[in-house]
Amino acid sequence: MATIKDIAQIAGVSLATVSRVVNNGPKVGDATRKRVKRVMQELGYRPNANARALVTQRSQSLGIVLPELSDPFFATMAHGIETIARKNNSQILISTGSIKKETELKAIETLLEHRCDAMVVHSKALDDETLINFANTVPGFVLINRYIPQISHRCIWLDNISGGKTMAKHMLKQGHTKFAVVSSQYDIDDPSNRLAGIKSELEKHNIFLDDTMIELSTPDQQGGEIAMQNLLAKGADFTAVLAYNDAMASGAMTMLQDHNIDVPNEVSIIG
Amino acid sequence: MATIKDIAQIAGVSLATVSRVVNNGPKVGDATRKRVKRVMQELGYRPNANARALVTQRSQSLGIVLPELSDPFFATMAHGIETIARKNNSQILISTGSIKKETELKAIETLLEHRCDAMVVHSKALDDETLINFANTVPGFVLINRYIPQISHRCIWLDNISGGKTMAKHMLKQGHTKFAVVSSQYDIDDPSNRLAGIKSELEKHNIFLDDTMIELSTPDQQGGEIAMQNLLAKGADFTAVLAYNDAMASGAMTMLQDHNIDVPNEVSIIG
DNA sequence: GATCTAAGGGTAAACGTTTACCTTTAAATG
DNA sequence: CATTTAAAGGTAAACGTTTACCCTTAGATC
Repeated sequence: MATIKDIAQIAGVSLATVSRVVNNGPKVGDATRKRVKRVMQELGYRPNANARALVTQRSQSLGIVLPELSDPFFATMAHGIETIARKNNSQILISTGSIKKETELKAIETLLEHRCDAMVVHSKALDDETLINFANTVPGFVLINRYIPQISHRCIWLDNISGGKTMAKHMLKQGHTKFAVVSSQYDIDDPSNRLAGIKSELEKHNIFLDDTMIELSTPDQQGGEIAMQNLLAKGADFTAVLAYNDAMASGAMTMLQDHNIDVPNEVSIIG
Repeated sequence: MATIKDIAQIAGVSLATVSRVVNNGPKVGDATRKRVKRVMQELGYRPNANARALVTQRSQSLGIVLPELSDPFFATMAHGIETIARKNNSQILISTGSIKKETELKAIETLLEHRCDAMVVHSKALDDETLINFANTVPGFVLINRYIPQISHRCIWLDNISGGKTMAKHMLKQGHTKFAVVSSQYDIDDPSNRLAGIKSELEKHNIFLDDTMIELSTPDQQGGEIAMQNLLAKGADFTAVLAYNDAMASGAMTMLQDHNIDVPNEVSIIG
């Protein structure tokens, strides 16, 4: 691949001049600029981003750590970030961490090696201390979907407790009194906070959620099916199902229909 | 951020030795190796991927060009690629091209600047010539979901014609005789090839698809709804709907249900 | 005791840019 | 005509690595 040196030689100018043309810099005459551009065109010159990053100390890239790309929620998130990044003509590097301590750490470290200008991290498995440490040493480190008080200025998160309350409130308003919950089995804050929100709202109305009315499984379609099957198997009595996410809601719905239970006439579901 | 130089100085060895430790190379004694590693640990050293890429001429990264990250189909594709890339400890750089000639080109060029070791490109808007040119000059250039004869060894694609035939065959086997098609409005090969496959299969059974039975719209949920609404509005008579993808099928289904048409008893849908 | 060998480690060039600083040229000013 | 100034362009150091090649030391071999 052609380098700035080749261009300079062919166009009969110095490296500096070519560099200035590449970056639309000043201090180069119209005729020269045109000539250099023509040579670049002819040789199909493309500046080497690595070399550039090395000397400028800016990589024009943004790192993203996500649990999974195949989950629509995260894919949408990545898409949103990419759109913004493109506007600031930055590239995005994506690493997936799959909610495992080790891989999440590896993902962050790889991104670190690439010297991304900033980093958006979605970590559920890593402990607070590690993340606080990163936030304090890596400029542009942002933690998404998680809240750690010590680095609150670097966090963007969902209020899961309020979310749980809102779900419960909605169903209460519809007149339901018998609730079941289909949630994620993962031992992270989100499910437990949402559950806490749900419980606290129900208790305001003197409804106490028994543990038998809560089924945990993987937070996907299949998990929703399994959880609902378990609820039905133990003969749980409910008219409203609060699901961890839309995928679980959809799975639960399918299972209910398979048992000839009419949704939403007999049972209502919210995701 | 600490460099190899800092490590060398503190550990009292040369740059070469540190580099050898970093890369688990030979020619360094056990004691020295341990000492250097300890210093690296203490300073939180991370090798600079840009510098490394510059000198080794390998970036350990894989570029991906996709139309959209938010579309589950592409997200899944990206996820699959990332999984493989990780096994070869490569990073992935993602650029979205949004099916526009200009942005797709820009996406490829940006990735080119990063000197990715390989590149997986999903392009619908760029013309054959441009892509052939890239395939011939960029090592590791792979075209996905598109077939160009001149560079067939670089292409991975779906056989849309067979796909269309398979859909039609399936519905014929179910005994259907009155068909409607809900397809994508984009002027790319996929929709027209699938349609050709469908038509050819139907014609084998002496069924001729009238243009009024074909509705084009955007290839998403909403597009499916609109297309179905148009079909219903003009009173089209059918018992089977062949949809371009699952999203359109889902939209069509919703619209049918809104008109109190029973799926799948009155009308069958395939995506 | 002279020579060879292997292990451990150092030196410096190279990768492709950017940019601070210097030089040349020619027109503008007094 | 001498001096200033601005424009156009060149020189070379720096960024952080890797690696081919060289050097030293000490034990093994004759």
